[in-house]
Amino acid sequence: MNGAARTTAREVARDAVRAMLAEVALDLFRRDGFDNVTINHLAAAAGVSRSTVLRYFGTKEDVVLGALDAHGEQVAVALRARPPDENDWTALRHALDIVVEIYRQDPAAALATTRLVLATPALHTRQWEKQHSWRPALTQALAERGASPRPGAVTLSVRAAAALDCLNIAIAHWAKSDGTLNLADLLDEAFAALTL
Amino acid sequence: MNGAARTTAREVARDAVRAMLAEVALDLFRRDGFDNVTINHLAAAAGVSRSTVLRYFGTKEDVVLGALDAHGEQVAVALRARPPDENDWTALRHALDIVVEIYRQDPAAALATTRLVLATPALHTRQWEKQHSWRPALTQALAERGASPRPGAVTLSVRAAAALDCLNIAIAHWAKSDGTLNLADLLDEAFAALTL
DNA sequence: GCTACGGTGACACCGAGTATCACCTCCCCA
DNA sequence: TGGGGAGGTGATACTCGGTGTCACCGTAGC
Repeated sequence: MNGAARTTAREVARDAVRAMLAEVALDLFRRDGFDNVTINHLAAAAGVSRSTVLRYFGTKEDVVLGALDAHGEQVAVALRARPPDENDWTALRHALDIVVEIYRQDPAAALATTRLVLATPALHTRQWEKQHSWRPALTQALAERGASPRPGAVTLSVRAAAALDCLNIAIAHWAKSDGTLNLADLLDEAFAALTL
Repeated sequence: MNGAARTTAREVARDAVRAMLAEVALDLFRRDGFDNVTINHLAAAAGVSRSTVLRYFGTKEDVVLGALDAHGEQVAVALRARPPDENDWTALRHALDIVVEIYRQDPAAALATTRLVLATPALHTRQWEKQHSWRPALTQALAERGASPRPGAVTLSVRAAAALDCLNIAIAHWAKSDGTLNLADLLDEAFAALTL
């Protein structure tokens, strides 16, 4: 069998190289600015070829934002796990605690990366693209929960989208405070903004 | 004198060329797909040089989305013009009628462009970037209105962001219905999704 | 030991976007 | 009316991100 969960030596090596590349890249990006570091620089600094960098990360942005892809599915799973009697907005708020927890585990790294993303239009944009791709999954998860007469697609999409905006705005303010404010509190404040 | 409002012959010519380029481009994009039309193709089809195309529109995306820049400021102005006793959410909804009206004036063109944008990741992304740049102005407009104890920046930012999401989702569903549904109604439905 | 396969590097290539230069046209002023 | 300046255009060269291809090399498996 040894299906998808099997970790071969090759896969271990791949992950190690990938992590090394990302680390070298983050150092360079933070020091010189994302736009001033070419893929050639990065490859030279990491001791690999340009081809290899592009093979590990499809785009330059994904060197920074590669980890983001997994979060969307995690949030959708968390959303499905919320009690059915919870209203959509409360359920979304709690589902996003997954992300808050990720930030809480390594605030320094999260802060550095967040600053880099917010300071770099290309990264900011790519981050939105990734989060935008979460929306259908969140909308679907909302559609499958709670009382029988569910709202229409427009309503559920808006709620999912607004929740993601709350997350981003809370994170942006958290970064602006140099991580001194509490991210969960900021997220609560953001969510409260739409309970009119 | 003859300040910013003066329209010289040169400016008229510039606008005419710009409009011609955009028209030729839209035809090509819709026929062959945005990604399959290079700037060289476009320039040849319009009978100008590549340099000229790039000079009129800084990027290929802006050939399609050039008109979008003006909308943001219009919405912000409309928002400031709403009665002070209106709550933020209602005021935002009415401010967006400016955009609804633009769509209502030429539904066929709006529908074609919207379809193109939704079908082209690069355009969709660039559209978000432009709309995202409206947010500070909208947040500022919100901060200047209504009762004295105004909410914090997080709250106002979230409201502005959510309103833009409502607009986009309403427009997307309107396009999906081939323009048969009423955009204003869809926008109402979207806004209602967040009155919990 | 031989072979087949995955990872790598080294190209060549394309297209977007930037910068620069020469030319040309039109307008203004002498 | 002739000259000069300014703005628009085309041509060219360049950088860089991203794709595709090919040959090489190590390792795993027979």
